[in-house]
Amino acid sequence: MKIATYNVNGVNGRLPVLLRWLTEAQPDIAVLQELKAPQEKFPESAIRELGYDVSWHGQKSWNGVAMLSRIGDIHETRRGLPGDPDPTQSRYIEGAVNGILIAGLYLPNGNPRPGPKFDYKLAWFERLIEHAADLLATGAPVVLAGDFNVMPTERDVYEPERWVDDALFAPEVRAAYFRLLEQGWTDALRTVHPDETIYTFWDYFRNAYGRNAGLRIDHLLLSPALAHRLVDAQVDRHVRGWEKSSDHAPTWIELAPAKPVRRKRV
DNA sequence: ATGCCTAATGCAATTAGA
Repeated sequence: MKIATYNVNGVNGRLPVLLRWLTEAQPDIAVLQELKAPQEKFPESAIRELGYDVSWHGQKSWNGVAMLSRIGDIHETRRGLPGDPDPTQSRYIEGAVNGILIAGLYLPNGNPRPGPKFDYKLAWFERLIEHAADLLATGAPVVLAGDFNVMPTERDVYEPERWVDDALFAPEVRAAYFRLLEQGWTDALRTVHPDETIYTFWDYFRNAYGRNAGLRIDHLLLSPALAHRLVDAQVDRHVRGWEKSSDHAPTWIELAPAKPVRRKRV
């Protein structure tokens, strides 16, 4: 089962790129961020035509998250984090698909730091950590996937020294990320590629993609009930080179099929 | 410290992204 996350940076402006990638990559489940479209302007029919069920939470101009599935209907379990300090921002969608609980999230950018946006980022992160603990406590197979706007380590930044005061790399943000991981989540990309330089984002400035001046900020975290099924994790970095591309690249994992449930012999 | 680029809004220039 292939599960992907992709910050599309405008679902309508990037629709040809999104449809091309879906057709090529064939993810079973995908979460999208930065739709930048109000609820009624989401390209529902174009996505359904590719065989996907879809659920989304739009917002005018900014944010917006969606979930796609071609392996069964999405049973949405929530939109918005419990206790979100600003529930007008569409940043979280969660649903059950084919026996797995998927959370699609778009953590606030938080710049400039310090400031109210940075405070919001930290507050949102704390709400996510609390909710993630509740999800783990259920023992269910869960994937937390999305644009976390955090580079966890120096290996995840092309020039770490330039980013130390930035909201994506600040010590307190990285600490929050590791507090989340320490609950028992597995960072899928880093687990499959422990020593590689892997980026998921290259900004539009200064030919960042051409120079491979990137960041690893899109993550897929697996609950213990899923971690043993991880067989691959990759970034479709070539998509970043397409005409009219997002500044992020699609990032995905492959999970082995669940073992059949053993029944006790009577 | 800011621009470099890009989208949305809405029709010029601002806000936001990271």
